[in-house]
Amino acid sequence: MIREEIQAALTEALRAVAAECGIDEPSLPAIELTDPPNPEMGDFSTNVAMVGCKQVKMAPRQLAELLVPHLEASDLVLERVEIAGPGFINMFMDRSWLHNTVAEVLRTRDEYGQSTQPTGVKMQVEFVSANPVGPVHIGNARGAPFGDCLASLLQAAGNDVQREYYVNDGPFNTQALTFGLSIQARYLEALGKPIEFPENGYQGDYVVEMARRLVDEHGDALAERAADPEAAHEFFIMFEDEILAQAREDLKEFGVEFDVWYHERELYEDPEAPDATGMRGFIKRQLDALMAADQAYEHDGAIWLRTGDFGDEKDRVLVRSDGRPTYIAGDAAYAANKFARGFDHVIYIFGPDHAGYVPRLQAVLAACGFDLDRVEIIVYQNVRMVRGGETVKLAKRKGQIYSVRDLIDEVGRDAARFFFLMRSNDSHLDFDLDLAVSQSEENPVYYVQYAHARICSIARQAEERGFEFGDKPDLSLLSDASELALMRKMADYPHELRVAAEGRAPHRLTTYLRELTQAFHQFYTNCQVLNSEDMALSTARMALTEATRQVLANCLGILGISAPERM
RNA sequence: GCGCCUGUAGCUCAGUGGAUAAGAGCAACGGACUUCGGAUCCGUGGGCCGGGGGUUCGAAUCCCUCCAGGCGCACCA
Repeated sequence: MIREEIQAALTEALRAVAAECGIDEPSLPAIELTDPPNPEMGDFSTNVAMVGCKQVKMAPRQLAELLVPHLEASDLVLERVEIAGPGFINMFMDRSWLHNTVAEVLRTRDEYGQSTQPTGVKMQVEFVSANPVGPVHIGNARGAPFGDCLASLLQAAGNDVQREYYVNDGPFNTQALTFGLSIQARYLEALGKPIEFPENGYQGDYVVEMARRLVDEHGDALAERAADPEAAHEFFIMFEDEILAQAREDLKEFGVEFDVWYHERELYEDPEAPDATGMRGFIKRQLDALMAADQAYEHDGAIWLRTGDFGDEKDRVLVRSDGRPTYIAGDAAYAANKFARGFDHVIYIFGPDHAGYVPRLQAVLAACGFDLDRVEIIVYQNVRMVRGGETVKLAKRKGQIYSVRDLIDEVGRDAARFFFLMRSNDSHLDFDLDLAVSQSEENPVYYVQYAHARICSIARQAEERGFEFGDKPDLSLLSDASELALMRKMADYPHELRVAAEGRAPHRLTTYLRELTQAFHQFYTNCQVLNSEDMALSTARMALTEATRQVLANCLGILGISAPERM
């Protein structure tokens, strides 16, 4: 990659100058390569002379003067080097580097942009993890494409990445129990018995419908169990598989597939020695370990974790005074489980409702003795669905559900993903449903897809008209300003991918895609691809066009958005 | 009250240490094709980058402070 080559050459140049001046190598500044604000200022630029000038006690421009000859002597395909402004070193590359990029895209195809060297790092991205008590709700929807796309980015960067969904179905999980109680109440209600619907119960119609099915299948045989609050978890379990199956299907349609659905329940189970107390498995092991290490202690009949020693505002309860573990115990055990499975790095993706839980989770993990450098928690901010200029109000408990399924039905998967991924995760997002639905020029996702379809159309056209392109396009014929700009954008792709991965910033890719697309449309307007009068040029332009299609498809692929051949 | 996030063009947002031009999309206005898809392209107007102070050769970007909005602060998850 060109950037690596330039950085290597700069490092070499700095080293040489340092040697001339008798400066220690370790104190050399990091090389930063930037894009000049204007193509007239060159292809690449660096500020090393300004950053490094203090150490050599020179003026920035003076240091730059010393560096330039070394650069010129390097293997880089430089046309010329200039020193500009306060001390920038601007490099003008020979055009061949752009032509080489086109050839590289056509050689590496699907692989173009991805890291060629595996890092060997085993990573896990855990996301969505919505409570399995109903359809996947829009509140969790932003995390789905974000986590999925981030995972793809990390894979492209050479990591071994696993996507995981944590199913909160533990026997003491409040949401699951509340859902069970809701089913119980609706079941009794369907039997014509007087009921008191649980406070905070799930009021959705689907709960009523599920309870009705219980009546169809079992009549009143479950009435006794349904009247027993202790049996709430049983009633939850009856529908868990069904709910998860639907979640799996909806998310799949949203382009998100998980490698592992990890059940909280499993933390409480031990296949070797099932235990009625429900305290075996990782939960028990983790609690025992914490007590043994004196990180947990008993107080007021409960067991507390010393999170206060690790930056939390107070210690937190692990096991309630009635013996039921809290979710914190589950999270501690789950983390232990993750590391036991051999991940080097685990990433949690949280919705805005869990933002306040971040310091606490960090304290829990620290108290458990886990290395926080191996844990990353990313929070995404709220989404506001807007329709007709009005905020769409949603309340899951009240049954006003706007699910991922509804969203896909309304705006389609591609638009939905693009809109969610368009904004930085820590920016609040206004999702304009009207705009997402509109199949017009206003909709950014079509702008990009249109370019892809257009390219496919050119290829079809070429075939119909019987164009026969040579095997070896003479790419040096590509010299129009719009061609150069387009090639430059393609050349940036690997770097964009890397920056997006490192910054955990999938949204950068949507910006990049628009720029690449714009460069293509400009080229298309300025340059005719198919011209039977000039086959050599047509061949070169067809290669450029195909390379563009490839990069568009690769980038759309990372975003999980389709690249249509026709629209 | 405490914590997290945000404040950039009329609207929605990029840019998070660099260049005496702060960008995009949409909206507004004006243009472009007898040729490969007009879901396209070109142009114009529009900004004390929330206010103030500081660090730096250099700040929308880092620090402090104030203001405004969103979200969170359980022996719930």
